[in-house]
Amino acid sequence: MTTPEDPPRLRLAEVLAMEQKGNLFAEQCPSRDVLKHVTSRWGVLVLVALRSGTHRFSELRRKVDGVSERMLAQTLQWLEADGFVARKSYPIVPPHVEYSLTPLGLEVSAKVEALADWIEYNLPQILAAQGKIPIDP
Amino acid sequence: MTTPEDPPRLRLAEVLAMEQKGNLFAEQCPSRDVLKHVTSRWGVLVLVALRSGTHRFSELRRKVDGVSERMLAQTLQWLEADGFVARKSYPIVPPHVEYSLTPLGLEVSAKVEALADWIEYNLPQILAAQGKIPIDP
DNA sequence: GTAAGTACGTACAAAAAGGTAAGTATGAAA
DNA sequence: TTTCATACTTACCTTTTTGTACGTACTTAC
Repeated sequence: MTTPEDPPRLRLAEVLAMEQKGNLFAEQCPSRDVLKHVTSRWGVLVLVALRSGTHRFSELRRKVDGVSERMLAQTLQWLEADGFVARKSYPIVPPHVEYSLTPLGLEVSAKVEALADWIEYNLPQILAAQGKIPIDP
Repeated sequence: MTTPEDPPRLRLAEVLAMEQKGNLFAEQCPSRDVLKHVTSRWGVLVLVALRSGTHRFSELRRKVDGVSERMLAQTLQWLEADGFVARKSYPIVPPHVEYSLTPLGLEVSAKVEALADWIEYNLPQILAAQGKIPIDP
């Protein structure tokens, strides 16, 4: 008689296919990469900025105070690859490229904006909790 | 006659005091730091993990697959300093420390969890958009 | 007797992220 | 004619983040 077999090991892709969702608590899950892009230093700001409509590269650069061109380009490429941002370029000189949110991007950015807004509106309380600002004397 | 004076420059703290909220698009705004902590690689996961209740250090470490002790400690300290996490330690040996969400932390973590959940549930679509997984044959 | 568990702090090293500056093609404005 | 603007890319360097490994003080399990 044979020794009892271990149940066959599932590969990540198979598990995902079964449960049809990611698991951020698992180190190998690809959702971690998506999260990284979306919550990256500039990812958050770009997503929120694009909620107010299509923007050109330089418009974004001016709106998101402090991004370098290098990082803005990088961030936009991540978000495009994840299917959150659509890029449309017109083959003219000087170059003209427009960025906008895809339907998927519209959804994530809503979540991201909710978080961003919460932080902005609760900053006073947070600073108070940090003991950095004595609230309203 | 004197030259016309520029309006007096406002410092950040003064602006904040007036509008009573942060502005993430401004490079100097302290809200950027809070965002950094909350959306940091492990910050997101710790906040979500704590939503299911009080956890000990080692419980969190096991739950959040892949964190090193160093980073978990660091992350918890950030979140504690921002007023999102409460730390309670019992002076016994071996050490026993419990972490939980403050009321403020309960609020941010809700936003963070909404984002995390969205990503988990939409992973299949995202991977499909990335062209990495051919959805349902 | 020895190993393991607990909640970190710390020093050192590797990896990742980010910034800076320069280059590109071309047309238009000064 | 020099400069500016556009949307990037690339090379190089600095800063930040993250990981690794070890130490601690004491108890419990083996």
